Amino acid sequence: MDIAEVAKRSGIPASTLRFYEKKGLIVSLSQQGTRRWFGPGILDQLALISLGQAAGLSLDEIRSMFSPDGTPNIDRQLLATKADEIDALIKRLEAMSKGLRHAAACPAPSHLECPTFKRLLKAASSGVIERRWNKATPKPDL
Amino acid sequence: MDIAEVAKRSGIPASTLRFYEKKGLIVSLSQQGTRRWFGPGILDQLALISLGQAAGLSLDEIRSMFSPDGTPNIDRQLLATKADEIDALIKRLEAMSKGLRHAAACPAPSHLECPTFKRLLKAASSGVIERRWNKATPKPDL
DNA sequence: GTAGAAGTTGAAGTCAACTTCAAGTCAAGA
DNA sequence: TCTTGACTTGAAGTTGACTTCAACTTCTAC
Repeated sequence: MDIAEVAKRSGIPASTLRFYEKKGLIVSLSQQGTRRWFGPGILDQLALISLGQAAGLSLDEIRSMFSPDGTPNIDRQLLATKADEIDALIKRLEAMSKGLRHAAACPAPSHLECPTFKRLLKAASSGVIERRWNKATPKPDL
Repeated sequence: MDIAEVAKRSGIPASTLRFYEKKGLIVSLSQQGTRRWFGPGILDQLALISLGQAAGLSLDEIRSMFSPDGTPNIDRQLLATKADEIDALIKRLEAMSKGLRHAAACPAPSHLECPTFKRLLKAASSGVIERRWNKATPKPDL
């Protein structure tokens, strides 16, 4: 597949594919100056990258977990640790979703008067809810 | 409260508070050049901002949830939509976590060739995988 | 064989959310 | 009063993930 085909099939812009290759996240068969050629496995790799991003991993973290040819990193401990982190994130997101749904449905005239919402606020201000998307873990396009 | 007190109580750096004020997210009682003075309500407002951020809202979106006078004016539809988005993210994260755990345990030489991993990958990417700052990405053919 | 669409490169630009800096101001304690 | 330290400002810098640009080169079609 050439870059246009990969872009079309994956929905990822050609510029991003070139960027990923320069970053070392993916590899292509090509000599300097000639056109890139990607094997069919590229689509799975890109899916994996997108998945990692959705999980809040940086591109550098993703690269550290998977070699550009798609082989996983030997560091199984790292993978398990990341899985734990994701599970913790899931728990917080579940609480967040619940709170949001309540706030959206709550009949209280102002959310500052709604007990459930106030509880959420309290949790947020007491640091129970972490500020997720800082520079280390950039905010995904929710 | 002066800015140092607010910073201390909220855990948000003074520089960020100034930044928020310039952005129009919070207000202080002060004339140009003099020291800022914040009312006690600022802590709830900051909690609300942190909450919104944790929910994946941008600062601009959060600002739109306040009336010009600072009274919260929460868009219930937006909250419900955000909750839906978070739920969708949770589903993908669950697949990601499972995938990572499997990758950490699976003896297959390449996980992209492991049927279990591929199945999880497919499940995870079956929804549209969103990437950051990307406007109008064409829908993948996959 | 030539036009033009699409590819190549490195460098620079963008965007959000901050942080840091330089230069100056103010306020409380010795 | 003088020093010290926290505050003020606008401007510039940072970070991660891209996107856009300029200046080519190379396929593909006619």
